[in-house]
Amino acid sequence: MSWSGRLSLAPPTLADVAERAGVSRQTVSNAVNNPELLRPDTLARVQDAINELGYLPNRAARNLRTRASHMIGLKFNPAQEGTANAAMDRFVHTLVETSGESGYHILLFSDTTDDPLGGYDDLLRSTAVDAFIVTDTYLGNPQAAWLTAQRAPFVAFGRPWDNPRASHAWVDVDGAAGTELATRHLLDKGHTRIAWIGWRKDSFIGEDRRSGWARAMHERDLPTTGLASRVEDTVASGRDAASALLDEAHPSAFVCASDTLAMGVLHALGDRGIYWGKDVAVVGFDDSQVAQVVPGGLTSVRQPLEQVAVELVKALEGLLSTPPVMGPGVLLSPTLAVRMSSG
Amino acid sequence: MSWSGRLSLAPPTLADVAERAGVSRQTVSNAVNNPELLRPDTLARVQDAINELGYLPNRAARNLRTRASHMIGLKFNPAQEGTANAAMDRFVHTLVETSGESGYHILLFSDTTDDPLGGYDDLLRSTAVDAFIVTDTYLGNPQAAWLTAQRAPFVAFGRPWDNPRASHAWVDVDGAAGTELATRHLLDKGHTRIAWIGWRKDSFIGEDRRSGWARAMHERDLPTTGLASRVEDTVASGRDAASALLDEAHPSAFVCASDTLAMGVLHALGDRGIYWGKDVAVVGFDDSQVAQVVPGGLTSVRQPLEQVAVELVKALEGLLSTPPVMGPGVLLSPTLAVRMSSG
DNA sequence: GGCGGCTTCTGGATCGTTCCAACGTGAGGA
DNA sequence: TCCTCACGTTGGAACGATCCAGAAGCCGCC
Repeated sequence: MSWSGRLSLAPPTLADVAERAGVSRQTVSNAVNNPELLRPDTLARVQDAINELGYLPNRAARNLRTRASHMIGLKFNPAQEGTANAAMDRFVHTLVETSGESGYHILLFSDTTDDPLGGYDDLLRSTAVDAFIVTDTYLGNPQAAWLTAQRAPFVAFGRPWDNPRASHAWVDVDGAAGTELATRHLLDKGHTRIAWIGWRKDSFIGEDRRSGWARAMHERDLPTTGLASRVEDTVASGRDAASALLDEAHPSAFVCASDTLAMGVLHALGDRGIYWGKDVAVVGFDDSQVAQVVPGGLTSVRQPLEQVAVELVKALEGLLSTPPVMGPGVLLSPTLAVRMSSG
Repeated sequence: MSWSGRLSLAPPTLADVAERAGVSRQTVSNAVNNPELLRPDTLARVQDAINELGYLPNRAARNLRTRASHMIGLKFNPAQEGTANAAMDRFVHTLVETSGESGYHILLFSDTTDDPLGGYDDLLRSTAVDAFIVTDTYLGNPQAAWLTAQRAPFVAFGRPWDNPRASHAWVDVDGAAGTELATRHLLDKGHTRIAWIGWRKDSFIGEDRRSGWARAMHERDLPTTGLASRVEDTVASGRDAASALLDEAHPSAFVCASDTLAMGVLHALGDRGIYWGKDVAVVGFDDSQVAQVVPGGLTSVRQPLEQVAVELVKALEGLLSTPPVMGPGVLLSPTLAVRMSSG
């Protein structure tokens, strides 16, 4: 039943329902928010009225009174053109669904200026959102510290690398475990000369992922010197790095910090007429769409983004409850999507 | 200057600013919303007070009074796994930026149920959003008709294919022009046997894109019979279709309705040891990340998604102004991103 | 029957903003 | 001097929900 068929344009209010049910406004409010306070027969009468009128609480009024917006702010960082990293998609979808089940909606914003704090401040001060989900926790990003100082509730996707004593809630994926998984997979296939192509040294995430590769190699007493390269996250860089490694270190397999770099390796192999998967194995990171549809398929470490979203919402619910409950950081394990590029 | 440094936890209100500036609340409100009503010296005094206190209007209160939320609802449809279609990303980013400049925020939602109207109704009735942007205008989707019946303001990304007399605002990309561009590009390269792989016949968008290919072919008096295939939008379907066409019609080039299908063609060519770009040319549709990073690069029709977002916001602004202004539908032209797969 | 104690329900106040009607002020004309 | 008029400014009411204190109803117990 919908109010849209009625003559009046305005949606029904609490008072309309109260009048129809023959009770006071407060009783209707209780029926909606604290049904257990009502006598069963009263509750039934009120709910009938609600259904007949198609009543739904006005969010603005509720927000004003409760000083909460039931919105969660998310800065939308688009994937860079020419890279394979469109993981945002899968993540955001689950985030929207999960938060919706908890009564929260996702509000997107972006920084128009170069200021990494752009957008956060305005939304917070205008009480447009109750909390934030912060995703870009790269080195030196001041968001976490700033939000903490503002006492703004937020949860981070990503560990506080540069401040181990940071007190905010976070959820992250164990990148080292992912590359270790990838490297072991290649070792089990019989490879011994496994190269690493990752990001520049100032990337905590890159170094973390690299450590997984190194750990798996050292575990089997295999050397890593001369087998690692650290470059920018572009296809061209990956291609150049792979080319240099092929010339100098003759690896039979590559583990990469991203699918973008892995695609660079495929380029380099293609340049030399080497078949990937058969002659040389390649593993990427992110299980992007590119990994899934490239001819043959690219083996790739898959982050449990759906699970990350669920954990983030869970943490936010704790943070926004009264009294606030703060769980410890959550570290999830990735899996490996095996395709032809690794045999 | 921020209020966060102050002792009181609550943000400053209009009344606080009014007191500090020595004027009434309404005058502050006017300073914010209708500055031209104030005498310059009063305006300056009020603005000083606003800056000193770091005042920003409370959105809930404003929304309640003005009966508007300044939010735009967008149903977030995630790309399917295993396809190359992650165009949402580029589109959403510009949408967030553009709408932000007009004072609107993007609210994401998703349908938890199978009901295509899921989510729309609740948001509308609870006055959580002022309008919607509808993106999935596939055949038989009742959203547009339903929203029209509810008198809910909305703008569609996609033409009202199944109802040419639909009265709502829309923005779309001329798919036929895109495939025509692609086909001409191949014709200019000397190809004459150019095949088409598209979607099943019940897809209006698919048939539109197909018509561009057919038009370009007929323009040069080239045959199209036996050169077209209509399948599902998966890599495997594209591969099978390409394989069959290669056997039966011996095309030297393919134009596809999506990058996903084009990747299927690349698979089929790879299976036969045919070099794409050199022996057989391939053009996709969407300029996805896959097209950009696949070895050699896939030539692809690029939709002006940024421009679409801008036009959508422009149309929404008209719709939400008083009185509402409804422009005609807007049809934008795609471009062609040429890469190695077409020579 | 009267009275505390518990549940259930009520009316008024409140959140922070904008709408509305009315008010004070100063310039200009009679 | 008085009146008109326009401009700038003001206080009260309203938006629709929830919080709060208290009233009404109901129970059993003395």
